[in-house]
Amino acid sequence: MVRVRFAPSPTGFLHIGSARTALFNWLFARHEKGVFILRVEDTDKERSKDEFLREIMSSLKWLGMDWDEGPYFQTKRLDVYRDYAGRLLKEGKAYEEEGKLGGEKAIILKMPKGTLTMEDLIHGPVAFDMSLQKDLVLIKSDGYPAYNFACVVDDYDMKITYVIRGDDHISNTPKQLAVYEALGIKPPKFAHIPLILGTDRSRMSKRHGATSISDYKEAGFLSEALVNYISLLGWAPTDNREMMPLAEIIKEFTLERVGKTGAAFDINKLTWMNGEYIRTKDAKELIELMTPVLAAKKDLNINNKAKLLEVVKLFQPRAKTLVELADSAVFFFSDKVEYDEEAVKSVLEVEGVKDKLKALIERFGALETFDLQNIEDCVRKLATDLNIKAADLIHPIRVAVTGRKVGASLFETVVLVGKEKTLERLKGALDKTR
RNA sequence: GUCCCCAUCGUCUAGAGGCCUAGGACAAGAGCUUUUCAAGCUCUCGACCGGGGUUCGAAUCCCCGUGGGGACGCCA
Repeated sequence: MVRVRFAPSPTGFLHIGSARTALFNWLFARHEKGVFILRVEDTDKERSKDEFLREIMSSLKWLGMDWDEGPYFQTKRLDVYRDYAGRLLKEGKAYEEEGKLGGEKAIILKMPKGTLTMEDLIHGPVAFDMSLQKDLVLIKSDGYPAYNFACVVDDYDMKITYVIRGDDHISNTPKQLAVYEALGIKPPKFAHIPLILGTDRSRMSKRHGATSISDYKEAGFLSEALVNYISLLGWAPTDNREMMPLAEIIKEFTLERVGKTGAAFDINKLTWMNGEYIRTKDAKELIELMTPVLAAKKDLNINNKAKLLEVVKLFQPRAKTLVELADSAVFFFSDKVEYDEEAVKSVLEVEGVKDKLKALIERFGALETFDLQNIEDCVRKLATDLNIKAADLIHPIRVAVTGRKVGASLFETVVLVGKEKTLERLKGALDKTR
């Protein structure tokens, strides 16, 4: 039975790199019909915080990664680590040393000499010269286990069969191998996956911009898009497909197809993929997903759910994030229009626009039914009568009614804004025209 | 500095000795469409780090350089 674990320490928000490590573990577990375990490595007294743990768990859930066991907490297993350490002490494989952190003595492992080898599933055999290793702290003098010790004890106790973790842990492996050897137990299989890099090819960190999963959620990315994109960083299916539903990714995911090279995180491609996912979504679902974004907007009075649905349908094909989609709804539901300066200058403040809008106001006002067909006919007829292109009316109308130069199809937009508001805005825009 | 890992278009990648005049996707550029933007469609630009081997044949195997990254905590 395959058993894997994701073992975050609650000292910060779920980082995109950690999320990718979690994902590969999870995908592997699901592909192999194994067990995915969540373990909380909270042995850093100072930096561990409950709020971080809550954020990490909710981010995992948001991404769709459910765990079969846990969360297990290392701070609740202190006696277990002490037992194992005591054994090594008794056997003369470890020794005690005066504490640096507190009253207690630290327990330290004597490093074996010679060479230890790990058979990495991604990298192949990696040999370590143990004479280069310093003795290893097992139990810190605050009584808590050190990372490399707790990790080994837990992986053994929890019967972990595959340790899938970031490349940066390769250098921890000889230390852990030494612990396995001292304890006389068999290590699991190791798979060290490549790191996610920033655009400058160094390890992705805050200075590269948004790094936590929450950041991306807030920026309006869909979890499906994020998972799909992240899965492709260091892994590709046999046919090199990119847009893949989760079930397909699980089906195709194997460690053999995980690469060795660090992958730079490309927000451009994520954004593109997010747009693709938005296009495949049901409009009603998008509204639900946008609720928090919409709620955060002031001056927005969304009293008409049916109208919101139409608005979403209208902008769904062109939005790349939920935030963008929510933004495009603003001028439908707000009393005031925010005019884009550049748009006003280049489209409204043009000789002759005033007369065009006046004529439009008159003809729109005379329309019995303010529907798509009538509006389009009306605008095109006026263009013919004035001997100008329809575009010369369409663009000023768009800016006058929406405040923006770009947007969805104008006629559909105007229908949704409604006759009353459209006329009001056309009139209101007159003083911006020439 | 020491140890370890890595090396195909700007980016993500396909490629397991001949199918490679190296394929796809994002980005970029051009065009079509047109009511702007987005989408869509068509096209263009664009890479095997260098040098030695091995082989009839190397992006693929080996060695050496070079470049990049990571790790060197009583942090995890």
